[in-house]
Amino acid sequence: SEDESSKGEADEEPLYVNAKQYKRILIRRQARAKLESRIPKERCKYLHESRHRHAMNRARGEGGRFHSAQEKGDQDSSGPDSGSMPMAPSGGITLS
Amino acid sequence: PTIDNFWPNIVSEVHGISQVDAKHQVLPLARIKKIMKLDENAKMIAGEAPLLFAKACEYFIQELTMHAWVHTEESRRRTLQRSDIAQAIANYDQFDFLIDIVPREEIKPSSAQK
Amino acid sequence: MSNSEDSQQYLNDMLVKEEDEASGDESDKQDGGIMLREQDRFLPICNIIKIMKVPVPQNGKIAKDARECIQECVSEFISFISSEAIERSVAENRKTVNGDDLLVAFSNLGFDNYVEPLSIYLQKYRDSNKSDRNLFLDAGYPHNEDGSSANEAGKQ
DNA sequence: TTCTCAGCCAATCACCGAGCTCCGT
DNA sequence: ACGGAGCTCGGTGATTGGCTGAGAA
Repeated sequence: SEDESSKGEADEEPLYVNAKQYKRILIRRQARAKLESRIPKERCKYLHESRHRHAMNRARGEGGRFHSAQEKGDQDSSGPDSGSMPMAPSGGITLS
Repeated sequence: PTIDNFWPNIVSEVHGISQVDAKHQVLPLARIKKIMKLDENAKMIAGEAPLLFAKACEYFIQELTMHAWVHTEESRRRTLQRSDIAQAIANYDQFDFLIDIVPREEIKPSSAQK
Repeated sequence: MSNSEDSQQYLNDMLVKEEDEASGDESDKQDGGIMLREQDRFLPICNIIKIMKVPVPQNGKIAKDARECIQECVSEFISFISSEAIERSVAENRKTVNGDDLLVAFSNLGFDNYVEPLSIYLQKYRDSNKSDRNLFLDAGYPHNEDGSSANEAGKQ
């Protein structure tokens, strides 16, 4: 049986490709062409408007990281001086 | 963790699986099926087909990424980038079917082309 | 409280049919049918990244371009193999693409490495389904069938 | 050297999977 | 009888951006 590499398309694909894949590559090329009109030309910044807004409204730490939403209302009864530290290990150091 | 040991390791991993847990798949089966259904010739798809693809895609992603990372290290970088994947595709004929997805000219300039 | 600046209106997946991209300034309307979104063409990027990190060293980084590139490659991978498998199922006058069609497709397209592990995986999947069914049926209802009656799954 | 950009967090909600029913083989 | 397409439904993990040093240039 022939074990030669298939040449690329006679006048479009001058590179040699895997002989076992050559035919399928051409078929897939046609199939993708049919779908091309339904595919947006560029990637959008985000997938879901709702998730985008969720991320924007989330509580964020100093370093820009997301942070446990310990407060989401607007009224703060506690004095502004109260440092927001949920759990302060007094002198103890975390295990390991 | 080398390229030579990749498939032998995969084979011994599948032997270790006692029962196929369709639930906790890394890749969503419904999404795989949806991609398969984009083919106009696709009519009905057996439930086992997306499951097989879920496994196959894991292997494929790992192998392609592994080949690409070789070129990341060759360039003495610590960040895998698109050009590394283009190189990997160009150097292994099993990846030839991606030639339109990541064309040859995406290989970073001033790099040798084989 | 409610804002009045809602340029895009989102309906639930039940009603949404038309293009609904909300990329800010994206306004491309291509005819020929319904627009495909990234959720329809690709696997979730988070899952892709998780798998990519496996063969990459712990301190290694992955560029955004590379993630999206792999994401597109995986979808082409599925479509490429599927196309071959579907053609085989059609050639055998079957309407359903099954696991064996895929295994043959992997082999024919030069993905010989995939065949052995996937065959084992497929066999284990079919075995576990059969054993579940048989345990349930054999529990208290003797249902006779032509031919075989008692066979245990032996392996290793 | 300059300066781009990927990792880091976790809460919402779109989507996945597990049930159904219905129909073709 | 078997098994897959198409619903519905409820539970849940993928999605998501600001800051900053790692690291591409």
